[in-house]
Amino acid sequence: MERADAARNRRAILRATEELLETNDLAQVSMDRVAAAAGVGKGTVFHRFGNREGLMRALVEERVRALSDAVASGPPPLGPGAPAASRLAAFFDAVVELATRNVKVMAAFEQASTDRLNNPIYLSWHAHVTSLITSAAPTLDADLIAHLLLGSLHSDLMLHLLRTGETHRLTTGLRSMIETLLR
Amino acid sequence: MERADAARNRRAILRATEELLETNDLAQVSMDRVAAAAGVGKGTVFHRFGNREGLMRALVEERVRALSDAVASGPPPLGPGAPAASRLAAFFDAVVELATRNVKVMAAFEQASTDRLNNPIYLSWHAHVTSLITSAAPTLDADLIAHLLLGSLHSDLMLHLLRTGETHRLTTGLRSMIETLLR
DNA sequence: TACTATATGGACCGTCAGTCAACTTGTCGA
DNA sequence: TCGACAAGTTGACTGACGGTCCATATAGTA
Repeated sequence: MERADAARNRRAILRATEELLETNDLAQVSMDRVAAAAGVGKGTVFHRFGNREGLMRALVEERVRALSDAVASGPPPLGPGAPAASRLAAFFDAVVELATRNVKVMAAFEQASTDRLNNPIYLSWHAHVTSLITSAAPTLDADLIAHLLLGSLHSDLMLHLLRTGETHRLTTGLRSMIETLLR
Repeated sequence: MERADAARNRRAILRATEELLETNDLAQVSMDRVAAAAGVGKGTVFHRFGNREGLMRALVEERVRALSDAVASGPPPLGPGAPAASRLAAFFDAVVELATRNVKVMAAFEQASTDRLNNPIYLSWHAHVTSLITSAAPTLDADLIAHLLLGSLHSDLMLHLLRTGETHRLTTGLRSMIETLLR
């Protein structure tokens, strides 16, 4: 069990990081500043989250949990039950929306991450997408196509599209792309 | 004009960077080490290339020039003359091959780069791909699809595929993807 | 209350990209 | 040939970073 003060600090650090990321440039959000903003010592931040990547991952995991649950056990078409093609479309709708709402946090995690393709979140998304593609169109190289489709969530592109308020193009573009590929 | 000693040092620095990138982990290739390996002072490296990004960009530009020329004025299907769909396929074959041969350098540039989507190389590739898609299939969101296809060149994915020696899957996967999309 | 596993904080460390002012050298016109 | 000067060189220095460490403090427990 985590001690009460530890839990309190964990929350304070996560909230402080969130806020710094929303109001500052990514490069300005150092671990020192996070600690200062959370009102704790720097050592506490590292003790709690291991390193910068761990902190950012924790933040991402918070925001991603609802989607993971919905995919694993929620109602169709996101959850089990619907045809693979519909589930795939629904998943990308949801994941693009998630990435849109949390670009800053996703970008911070991406930048702090040592191997994007091997972190648990990406791995689970990739496995999900691969399996849906395989069901819907067994002749395709599902593993590769999953990588290419998930590449659209890259923070570079998301930020670029957000700057001009065009994220709906990503949603509709991906939808039609998926439809075309699975036909 | 660049003085003779300056030109000599420029070459020495570029060759040293290349070699360090091939034989070391990306994180180990600091500007200090580059300077030492090239046998010049650190100040010289910065004087010549401005900053880390400038150095890596110069390295990438060297390797990319041949492709740019071939696209602009070489023989079809890469150069002008062939149908857009063939040019697109040929371009991705070439660019994947280029990225495969130069993963390390591309990764270093990507990492040093502040805005991936706004550097001159990416911009020119994106413009080229967008225009070909527009010619071949005017109803598509060419700009967006160009981004998604070019996303496959991300060093993360390239390194992942290279590790298991499966870059041919990228070539064939992209080819069939392009074919499907343009149909 | 007394004990201890857990948590805390911030000085400290090594490293990095980037700067700068004193110094050296290639180039070129006279 | 040579002197002048623009151009190039250098490495000590700066400030900031992520991460460590341990003396100190405290929450939970019996």
